[in-house]
Amino acid sequence: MAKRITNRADDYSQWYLDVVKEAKLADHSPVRGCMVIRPNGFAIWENMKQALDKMFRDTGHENAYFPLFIPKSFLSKEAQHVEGFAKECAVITHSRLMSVDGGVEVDPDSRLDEELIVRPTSETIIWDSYRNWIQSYRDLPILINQWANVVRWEMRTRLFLRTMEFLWQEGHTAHATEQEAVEETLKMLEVYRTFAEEFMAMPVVTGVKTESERFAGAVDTYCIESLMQDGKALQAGTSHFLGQNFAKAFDVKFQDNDGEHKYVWATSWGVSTRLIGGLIMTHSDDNGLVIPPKLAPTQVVLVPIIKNDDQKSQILLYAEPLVTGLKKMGVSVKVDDRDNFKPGWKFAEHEAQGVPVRIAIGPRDMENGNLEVARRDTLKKEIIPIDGAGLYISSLLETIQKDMFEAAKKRTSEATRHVDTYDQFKEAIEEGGFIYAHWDGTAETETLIKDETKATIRCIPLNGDKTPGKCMVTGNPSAQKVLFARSY
RNA sequence: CGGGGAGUGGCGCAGUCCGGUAGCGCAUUCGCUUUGGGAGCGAAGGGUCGCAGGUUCAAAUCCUGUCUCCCCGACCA
Repeated sequence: MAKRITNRADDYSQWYLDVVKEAKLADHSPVRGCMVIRPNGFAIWENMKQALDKMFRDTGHENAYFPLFIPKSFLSKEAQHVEGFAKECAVITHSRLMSVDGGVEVDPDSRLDEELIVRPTSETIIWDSYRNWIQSYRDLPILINQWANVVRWEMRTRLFLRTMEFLWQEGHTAHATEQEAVEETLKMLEVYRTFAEEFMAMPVVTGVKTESERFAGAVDTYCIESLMQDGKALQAGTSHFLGQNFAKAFDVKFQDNDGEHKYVWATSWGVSTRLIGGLIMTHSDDNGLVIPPKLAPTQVVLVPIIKNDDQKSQILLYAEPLVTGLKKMGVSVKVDDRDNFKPGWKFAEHEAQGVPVRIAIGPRDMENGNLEVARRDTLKKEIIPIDGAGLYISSLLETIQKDMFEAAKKRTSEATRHVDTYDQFKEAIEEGGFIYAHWDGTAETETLIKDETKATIRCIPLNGDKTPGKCMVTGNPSAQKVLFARSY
C-alpha cells in the first residue's frame, strides 16, 4: 500500500498537514495564512453550524448580520480592546486601483478620509448599533448571533488552527442585570461543552481564564479546553462576560423600571473553524481522518466488489433496499460504484476521508445473504446478514459516536496528572498532557512558569478538585489546583 | 518579525554545486485484460522550472529583489 500520510509518531505536524490534504479538507491560498476550504472540509463546518445554530435558537437567540468593515475610530473606544487587537488588524486605506503600464496600482487619489478596519471581532460595530436599539429595560435582553468571517493578521499560521481569515459565529448579548449576563455567559459555555462532547466526541475541561489569557475587553473569559493526541491543549471555544465595558465605551444605557438610567451588561461568545483542527487532532489516525458520525458529511459508504457490469447491477439491486432503508432513517449513504477504481483503492480513499462506516458487498456475500461492515474508528470488519442490516448500521453509528467519545476521554484522562512540586511539574510538562497544580494566583508566577517551561494556565477549572493548597513555585496559599499545558 | 529548509506537468521528486534548450514515479485520456485492501500491458496528452529584473551567444542552473509553504522562536481563537 502506497503510504501517503506520515505517521504521527514520526512527525506530528507533517501528519496533520497530510491528513488535511488527503482528506481534501483545505488548500493553502496564494495569500499567506489564508486557506481554501474544500467541499469535504466545508461540509463538516456546515454540519457543525447546523447543530450549533439549532442550540442557539433553542436558547432564545436569533441571527443577524453586521458589516465586515469597522470605522477605525470605533476600535479605540474600549481601551483594553484596542490594546488587544491593534497589532493584528487589516486596514483599508484606499478605494481604487488604476492601470499603469499594463499592470495595476493603487490610485493615490482614492485615499479614504477615515480608514476602515476589517473586523477582527465585532463588539465595537455591534455595540454602536445596540446604543440605538436600547432605551428601556423592555428592550432587553438582546440575544443575537452572527455567522461571519473575521481577519486577524497573524504571524504564524496553520490550516484551521490559526488562519488570518477564519469563519466563526459570534454571539453578542445585552442584559439589564449583571446576574443575567453572567448566567448567559455560563449558559453558552455549557452549550459549547455539550456540542464538543456530544457532536464532536471531544472531551473538554470548562474553566475561567487567568487575567493574562483573558479576552481584550472582558471582565471574565470562560473557555472549553481540549487535549490533542500530541499532548498539547487546544482552546476550542470562549464565552466572555463583558461587564459594562462596552456599554460604557459606546454609551449604551437603558431606563430601568425604577426610573434610573443604567449601563447595559454584556456577553460575547464564539467558536470558529478551528474546531475542525480540533476534530482532526482528537480522533484521526495514521490512515487519515476519523470523523464522528454526527458530523460526517457521508456516514456510510457502500463499495460493491464486482467482476463485470452484470454483477454490478446485481449487487446494486441486492443492496438497494438497504440503501433506501438507511436513507429513510436519516443516514447519509453514498454508493461508490465508480468503475475506474479498484475496491482496495476506494477503501483507502474513504478511510483517508474519515467515512465512519463502510459496507462492502461482493458475489460471495450476495450468495450467502450477507455483507461486510467496517468501522472507521476501530478499523474492525465483520460479516453480517443483509436482513436487518439497516437497523444494525444505524445503531452502529450511535455506538461509534459513543465509543469515539469514550476513547478520547480515556486518552485525555491517561494524559492528565496532578503534581505537587515544581520539579514534578517540569518533568511532567516534558511528557505533554494536562497537568493540575497549585498556583498562587499572581501574574508574576504565571509568567515565570511560562518562561521556564512554555506551559500556560489553560484555565481555572469550574468543576473538579477545589481543595486549597500551596503554590508549587512560591509556597503561597492557593485556592484550588489550576490546569496547565503547552498549547496551540 | 528573527533563524533554518523548500518552491520544476494535477501530486511526489531528480536535475542546480560545475550554464548548453527538461526528466522519473504516481495521476489523466484511449484500448485490452482485471476487481474481497491503493491492478497489469500497450499507446497518447500535459511543464514560459513560484514571480520580476539582471549577467551571458545561451539560465531550472549564476546574481538581485519579491511572493508562498514547512519547522523552530517572539504574539495569538
